[in-house]
Amino acid sequence: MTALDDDFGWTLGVIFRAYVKATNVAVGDLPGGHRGYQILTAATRDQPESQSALCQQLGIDRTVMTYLLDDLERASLVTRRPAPADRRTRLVVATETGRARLADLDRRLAMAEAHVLAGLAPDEQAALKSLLSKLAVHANAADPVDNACQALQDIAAGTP
Amino acid sequence: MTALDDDFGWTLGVIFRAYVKATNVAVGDLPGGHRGYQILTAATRDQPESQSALCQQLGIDRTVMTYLLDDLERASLVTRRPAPADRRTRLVVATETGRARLADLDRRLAMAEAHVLAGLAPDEQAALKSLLSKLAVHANAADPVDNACQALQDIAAGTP
DNA sequence: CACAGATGTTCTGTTCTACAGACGTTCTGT
DNA sequence: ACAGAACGTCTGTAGAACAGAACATCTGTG
Repeated sequence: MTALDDDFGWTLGVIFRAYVKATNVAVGDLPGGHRGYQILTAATRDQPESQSALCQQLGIDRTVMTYLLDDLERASLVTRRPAPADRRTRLVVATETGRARLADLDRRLAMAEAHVLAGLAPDEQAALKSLLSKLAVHANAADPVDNACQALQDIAAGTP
Repeated sequence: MTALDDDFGWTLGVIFRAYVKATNVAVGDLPGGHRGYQILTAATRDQPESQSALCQQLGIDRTVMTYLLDDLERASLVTRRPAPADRRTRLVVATETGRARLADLDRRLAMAEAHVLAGLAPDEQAALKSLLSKLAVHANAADPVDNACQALQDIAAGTP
């Protein structure tokens, strides 16, 4: 249809915006919007060992994480506890209220996700999610390396 | 690995951030970063009939588009011309400089894209791009409807 | 143990972007 | 001719990213 239909960045942006919009509707008044949901998920099921680990996992700046957690804590959904092993770090754990809220949010988010993916057949949806997951795990693992990586300089130069 | 590895929103966010980061490195000092590239692409190959059409296509707010185009125009990459048929609207056309710059940017962006997709095999990359394109075209077409759509209310209610 | 350096979190300030609203210009339908 | 709508711009507000400083705490070395 347009010149951008096959552009990887354009397609990614369109889908990401659609997802964020649908998700922010789905979570309602949850502090932090769609990121609040991800924080709650990680706090409930991943037992993050520190706030900074959470930041790296979710791609959120540490100064932003501070006030996102402030809001979630004010809503009694998570608590910050000093880690026994290292009192500099804070363990982020979901409260009972938070876990109950997450169960409800999971249902809503599944609907939002289905809405975004509605343009694909079920087997295509599964294939897309599988490919995205594989790529994301790889990209997330590679990310810390990227900053010092020669590849980015090649990209910047445009002439490898 | 983590509870979010299979979360559609998390994978999408990780990949989108990786793409934006790689792309913003690749375009260098281009005004508007990765969005400047998309505007330049659309202006060169799509002949957008108005700024607002461009906004809808790229998912950019109209007030943001104003100063993005200001910057691109200041860099002599595009020009705004009043449309002959409707003098309210502005035709956004790429200059000769802009088209030349775009040819160079295409090479750099291809490298950035390859870098982001490096975690997948070639046939998987093709499959992913195909699925994303199909879904994005659908989502983009459905987007204007969404605002008034019953689906979003169902999502918000959480109980269809 | 003492101490220098590193790390985790928070706070401050700046910048960029999104978004809502008002305005002037131009078009459309009656 | 006129009311209403659409397009682009400008203004102001809020959210978020980002860099840097400050504080508490840990680690390694002597």
